Parts: sequence; structure tokens; C-alpha cells
Amino acid sequence: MTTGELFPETLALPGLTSLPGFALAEEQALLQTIDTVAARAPFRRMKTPGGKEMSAAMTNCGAAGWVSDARGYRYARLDPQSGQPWPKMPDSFRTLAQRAAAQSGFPGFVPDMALINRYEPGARMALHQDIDERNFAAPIVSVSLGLSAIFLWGGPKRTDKPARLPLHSGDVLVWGGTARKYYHGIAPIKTGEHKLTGATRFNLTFRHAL
DNA sequence: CAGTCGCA
DNA sequence: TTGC
Repeated sequence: MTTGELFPETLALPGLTSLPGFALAEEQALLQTIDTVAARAPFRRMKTPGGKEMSAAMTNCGAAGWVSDARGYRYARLDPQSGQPWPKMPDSFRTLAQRAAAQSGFPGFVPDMALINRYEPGARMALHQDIDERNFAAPIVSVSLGLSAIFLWGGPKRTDKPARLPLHSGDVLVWGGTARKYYHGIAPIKTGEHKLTGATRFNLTFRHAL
């Protein structure tokens, strides 16, 4: 299977737009910007309400950050680890997300935050819904950087069998409308090497959360 | 409270 | 994959 024949499948997945290589030219700059955010709000592995540690490490930028702990999932205006506001959303992040959304049929998208996930080999994201945001009219814009991954794209019910979509550095995914609350996840990351990140995958997820 | 971004 |  080559990458060339993978993406046309995406067009058959209603509500999901795949933009292969959309951010490839900005890859290095985006990674540097992630470092800048992480210098002020370090990556950390949060606990689920059930008390288990997530395998992906996370941080946030923008007006609020997605957090999980014993109290549940929610958006918080302050980083619980520092008590300080999350780092500002970099202009380059916002511009990228707006361009990707506009190209995918969401011209008015103005993200107010970005969740940044960091995956090492073996890390995963179980099938879940993005439902903690207040604005479900706004889409989700997801940017992959570094190590490749298999994106799991389910449906409105968790029992819907997910499609498996390979994602590579620079790929952008946008979902919204009827698919806004569809279940999705990331299969366990396979070991590998990326020229800029080594054995690490980063994912930027832009939302209108507040 | 229900579900569960995890787990068996 | 499904139930907790």
C-alpha cells in the first residue's frame, strides 16, 4: 500500500477532510513553536477521572487548556501545574488552523485554544469524543508532526467500527458538522524515526472551546 | 450522575 | 471488541 492510494478513501468518510502534507513546509517552525509553548507549560501525563495515567503527554496554548484529573475532563483557563494562564496561541498556529478549516468548508473558524499531544512509541488514544467544548458548530482541526500514526475514525456510537487512516508528518485532518462528535482515536504508535523529532509524534488539535 | 481521552 |  502506498500513501498515494490512502487519501482518496478519506473522501468517502463523511464529515472528515484529509489535507495530506498541508503543513509540511512549516514542519520545522511548528516544532520550534511547540518547544516555546512547552518551555512555559511543560508536557505532562494527565490522569483520567478513573485514576489511570494517559499514555500521551499533553500541554495547551490559548485562552484555555483541556485538562483531566480525578474531577473529570474540562477546560481550564489556568494551567493547574503552574497556576498561570496557558501560553498565548502563537499566530502561526491560528493562521494554519484557519486556513485548513476554510479549505475544508469552515471559513469562519477562529480557534481559541490548541491541545498539544506528544506520543512516544506505544502511546495511544482510546476511542473517544471531543465533547467538552462549548461550540460544536466549530470544527476540530488536527495537525500531525513527527512520527506517523494510525488515526481511528469511528462514528456516532462507540461500537461503530473505526476506519484506519495512516497519518504522516504535515498531514491535517478537519472534522465538523454532523461528524463533529464522532468517536476517534490513535492506535498504539509504532517505533520509528523521524528526521526532526526522532521517535516522537506531536499532534496539534485546534478547537473553539469557550 | 453518567460516561468513561483506559483497561482487560 | 465490549463492558466496566
